[in-house]
Amino acid sequence: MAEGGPQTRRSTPATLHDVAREAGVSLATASRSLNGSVRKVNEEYRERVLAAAAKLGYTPNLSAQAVARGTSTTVALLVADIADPYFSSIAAGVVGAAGDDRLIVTMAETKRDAERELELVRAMRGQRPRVMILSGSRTIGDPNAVALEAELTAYEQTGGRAVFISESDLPFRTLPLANRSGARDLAVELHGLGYRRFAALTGPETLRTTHDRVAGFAEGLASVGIRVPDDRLVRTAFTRDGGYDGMRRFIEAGLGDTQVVFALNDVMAMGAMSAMRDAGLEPGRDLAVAGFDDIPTVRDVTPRLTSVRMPLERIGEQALRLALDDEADAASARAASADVSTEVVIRESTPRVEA
Amino acid sequence: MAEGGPQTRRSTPATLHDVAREAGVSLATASRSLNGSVRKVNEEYRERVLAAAAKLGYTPNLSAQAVARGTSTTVALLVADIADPYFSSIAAGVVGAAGDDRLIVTMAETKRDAERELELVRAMRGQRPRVMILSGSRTIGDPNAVALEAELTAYEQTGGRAVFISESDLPFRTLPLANRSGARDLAVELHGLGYRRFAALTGPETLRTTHDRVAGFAEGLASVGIRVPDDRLVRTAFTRDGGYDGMRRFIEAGLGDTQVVFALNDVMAMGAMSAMRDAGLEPGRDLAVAGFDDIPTVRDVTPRLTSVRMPLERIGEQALRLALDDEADAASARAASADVSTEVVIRESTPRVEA
DNA sequence: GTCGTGTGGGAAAGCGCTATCTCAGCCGTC
DNA sequence: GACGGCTGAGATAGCGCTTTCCCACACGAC
Repeated sequence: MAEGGPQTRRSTPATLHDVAREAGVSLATASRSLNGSVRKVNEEYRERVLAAAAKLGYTPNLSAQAVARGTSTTVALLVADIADPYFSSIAAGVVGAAGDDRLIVTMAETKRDAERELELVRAMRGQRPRVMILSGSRTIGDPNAVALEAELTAYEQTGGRAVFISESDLPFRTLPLANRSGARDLAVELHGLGYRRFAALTGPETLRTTHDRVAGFAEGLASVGIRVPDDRLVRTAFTRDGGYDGMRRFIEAGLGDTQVVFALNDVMAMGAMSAMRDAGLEPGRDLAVAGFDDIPTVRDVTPRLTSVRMPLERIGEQALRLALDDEADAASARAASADVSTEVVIRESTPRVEA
Repeated sequence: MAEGGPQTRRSTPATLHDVAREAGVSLATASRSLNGSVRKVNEEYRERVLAAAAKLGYTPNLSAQAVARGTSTTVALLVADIADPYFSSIAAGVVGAAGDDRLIVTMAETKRDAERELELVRAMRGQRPRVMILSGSRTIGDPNAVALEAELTAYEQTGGRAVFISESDLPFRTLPLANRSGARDLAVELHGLGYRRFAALTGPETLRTTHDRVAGFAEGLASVGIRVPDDRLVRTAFTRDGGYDGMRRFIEAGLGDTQVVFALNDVMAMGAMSAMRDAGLEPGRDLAVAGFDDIPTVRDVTPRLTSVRMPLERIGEQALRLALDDEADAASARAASADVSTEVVIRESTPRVEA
């Protein structure tokens, strides 16, 4: 095991004080030279300071800066599940956009647990982040909502900015996602392909995203005079394994004359397709499948999965923009939202139905 | 657009000072009550402080604590690509383990650019993180390696701890991944299934991971007296699109009598399978395919992909443990490494070859 | 020559904490 | 009953920075 090379003495990082001494200037001048304050500083001094900083390998202590300035450069990001491609794509967008603004992002994982989410929000508040972005797992009728709102309100009153990705009832900025209209569009397109008998693999009914996608899908079908029978709405977990399990149960209970099943997100759809195969059914041929989100891998499964594209990285970026925008109004929210609109992508998993 | 509810006046977060005043005790007592120092504090006082803190919604300012204590509770994590399932799984592991220790993790993305990585390391040093974990894109003969080593050495000399995931030449703690032996095992197993003529889709030759996996694969084949002809080593990018493109080129150039292609990681394998299909070839039947990493989605593609399982979340956890361990020695590194050993998982994409 | 008026460096007062130090108050001891 | 030793609360000196505030100096105007 390498142990950090030759046993050079352990020291403390160079401080601004060291730099100032090295450059033969005052602390104030050093500070001004290195961070570009309003005040001008003599070019010669400035160069001396920069040289000294380079020589000493000085890096400003961000914590100290945050304390002195009273504002941090941190963005706190809360997601349900980091390893889920949906969230990791959003995270990539947030991190990318944050980098452009020289902001640092800290991440935590709620594991889809409202209790835990609340604790994490509280803990993250300690970082005094400039922005907090909450993504995933808004639920309807969440008993923790009151506490969460209180926590976030307190946070905003002390200068922070909370932003939700996707709908929330809470009075904070929200980047609305086109869950409802995307699902509606999907329903209409599927109908256009000749499908008439639908089923859906849905998440917990309290999950906001579930609700919106199911409602949108139902709306779309209603617009063409179709209704999904209740017994073809399979409730399961909002994950790959949930999709697998839901489909397995659905097959066991009897598919009836179902032509296509709408899995509420792509990872569920992928699990569902595996369940079909394990039951001897060929997705796309024996039963069509559609997903939602259009995560990258759906191009590489067989049959390629029909889905509703959400520009996930874009969503992450826009969420941060929305948070940072000092005076975001309805118009800018609408603009941001337009920038993250959805698009139905028909692929082989939902072939045109022969008449 | 919701604007933070009723226009309550914006204030600053409650400070320890406020709590102390509210509780009628000194700053010192408040601090001691809230963070459990060595010193005991009268139970009655302690309760008063806790009550005051709760009443005021106090959260300790982590930056201030870091400054005062001289040590932060931050873990800095550097990955090549957050949205890549390989890295997002590792990240999930790190974040999970960090949470157990009440550490905060900050993330940044190198985008596989050594220059950028160096800059990021420098920038992250400003956070004075307790630990820095670097994952992905170690390259051989990297001209930035010297600068990176200098930067990290300086970092460690000032009390930090740098850890690399996967091999590195640099003199820092490293969680070795079984890239070489995993690939070797895979080669042997494939041979056992009857395969004799191999090709590989590899990454940039300077990429350490590429090197190790290719070398291991070659070793495994050599052990059964087989050699991969140079013209069947297709060099491409280490991404899904790289896999697609490499396979497309390979097919165009003529597969020859190749029986199986080893894609150096799963996302490449998935891209490669799509390229095969687009060229009218059926993976597993016309040409077998194997990947590496065993990311979750390979269970859901068709045919299911043969791969080498790396416990990615585990790897993230172990990397953090290794960093935090005050006196990690060769033995503990070996233990950590053993905990993240690989396993070949044969699936349908590499059916037994009929004699 | 005197007085504004800039200009820009340096001293120093914080920022919100922690940890050292000081010092009452209390117990036990001979 | 005076004193040492302990306990634990409070005052305070930092931590590494930023940002006032002060002031010396130079310049132009009258």
